Amino acid sequence: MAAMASKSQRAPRRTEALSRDVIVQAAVAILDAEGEEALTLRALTVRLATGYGAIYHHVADRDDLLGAATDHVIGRVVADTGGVGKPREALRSVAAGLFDAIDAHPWVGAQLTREPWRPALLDVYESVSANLHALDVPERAVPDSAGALVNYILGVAGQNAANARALAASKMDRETFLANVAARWAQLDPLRYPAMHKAGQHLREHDDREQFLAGIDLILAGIAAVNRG
Amino acid sequence: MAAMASKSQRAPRRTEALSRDVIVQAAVAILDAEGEEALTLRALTVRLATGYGAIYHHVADRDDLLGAATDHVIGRVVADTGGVGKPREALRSVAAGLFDAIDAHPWVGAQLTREPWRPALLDVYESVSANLHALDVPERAVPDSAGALVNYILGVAGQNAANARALAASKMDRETFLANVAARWAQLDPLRYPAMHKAGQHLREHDDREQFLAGIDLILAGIAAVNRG
DNA sequence: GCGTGATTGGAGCGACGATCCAAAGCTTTG
DNA sequence: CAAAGCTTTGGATCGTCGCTCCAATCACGC
Repeated sequence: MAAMASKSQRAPRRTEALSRDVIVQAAVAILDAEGEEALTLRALTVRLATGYGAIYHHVADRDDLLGAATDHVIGRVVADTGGVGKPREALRSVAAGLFDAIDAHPWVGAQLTREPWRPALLDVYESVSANLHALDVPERAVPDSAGALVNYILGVAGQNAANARALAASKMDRETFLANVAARWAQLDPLRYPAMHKAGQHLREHDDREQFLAGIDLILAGIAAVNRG
Repeated sequence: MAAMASKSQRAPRRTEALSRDVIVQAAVAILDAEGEEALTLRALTVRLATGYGAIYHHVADRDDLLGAATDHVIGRVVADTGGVGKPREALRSVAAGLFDAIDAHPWVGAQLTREPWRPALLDVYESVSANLHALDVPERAVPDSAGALVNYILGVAGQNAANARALAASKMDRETFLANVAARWAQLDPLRYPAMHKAGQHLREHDDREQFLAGIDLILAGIAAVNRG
């Protein structure tokens, strides 16, 4: 025991190499498991069994890491769904793919609305524009139309993220949480808030994904209508 | 000088009474002047010449304060613009009013996407629903249609907030900032990003407010088209 | 085997949101 | 007018956060 470690001994160096990718994946894991605010540098050092310095050597700062995690999740979606099938179907599948990705990783929704110039979203915008072009939308109408679609998608993304945060904060399961929201809406004054009051009664039959896609169809119909006459 | 204050003397009590409203107004002033991250408890105590305890006596926590500030700004908009004129004009003026408010107070956009169940937004949803009803949209189609409009508005709100943050962070004036963005887009590979490349060349002729209203019209046209058959 | 540069671990810093409590006013009693 | 009790206030203090900094460690070329 003569060679016993003194109390100020430093932890041994890690065996597997650290890399930006490993860090990003660990960040995604934490974000998926515990939400955005759980992604602290300290949590990362614990999970990766390393120190602050090692992480900051590969990553500029927390925002850089959040951005990289967002690109990591969104990146594949557009590539997988953007160019297949007829333009209209391609548009719907890009939108649906984004919805599903954001539904599975709600923090992505918040991050997309915070930094909408991420490369991932750039690809989305490009894919939407190309498919609108293929739909014979006049060239000068493409930017506004693509903007409307992307902004709508971003709005839904933000809503989803907010709902997921509220659900996590409430510590209820999804069912009782929705029941609570419905009850609160139903209690609103039916005279002052008729639409919300009614929505509270019909929340059971509500499917976020279907409503999202209905909105996409609505906007596509509007694009068609505006350019027809 | 015998009664000179000892060094541990407490500052005199403020003369004008503190209140939730005074605090909210101070918060709005800070947010407008320096952005969301500048609203710290410390900054508030300095501006109001008071301490932490006084503020926390009137306000639950920072989120409560941000929410109250948001309601304070958004509250009037719906009341001022919701019920006047024909339904279609009323819808456009609500949307435009929201856009202008968010444009003047970009942090509101971020806050709306973070907490979309704020009472202020509830009024928006209600006003939109009522005007859609007045436009003879079938009752069962109202929720999806209103959702599309509100989500679109929220998406634009988030974008505006993000742009304002980026503009403030860059410390350029609006003109050169836009020129920089345009230049970066124009440098994108025209083969891989044809739409963004082109957008970079035409950013000069771009008006956010007009594009926003064009999106509203697009969605309204879609609502009309879908319900026509 | 010996430097040299890339990589790593962790102590420490300043700022933050939030809590807590005693001081200071205000209002109600007798 | 005075004492008691409730409301409001100021600021010390706590724990946590993102981030900086530097010494320790390793991989590798010579």
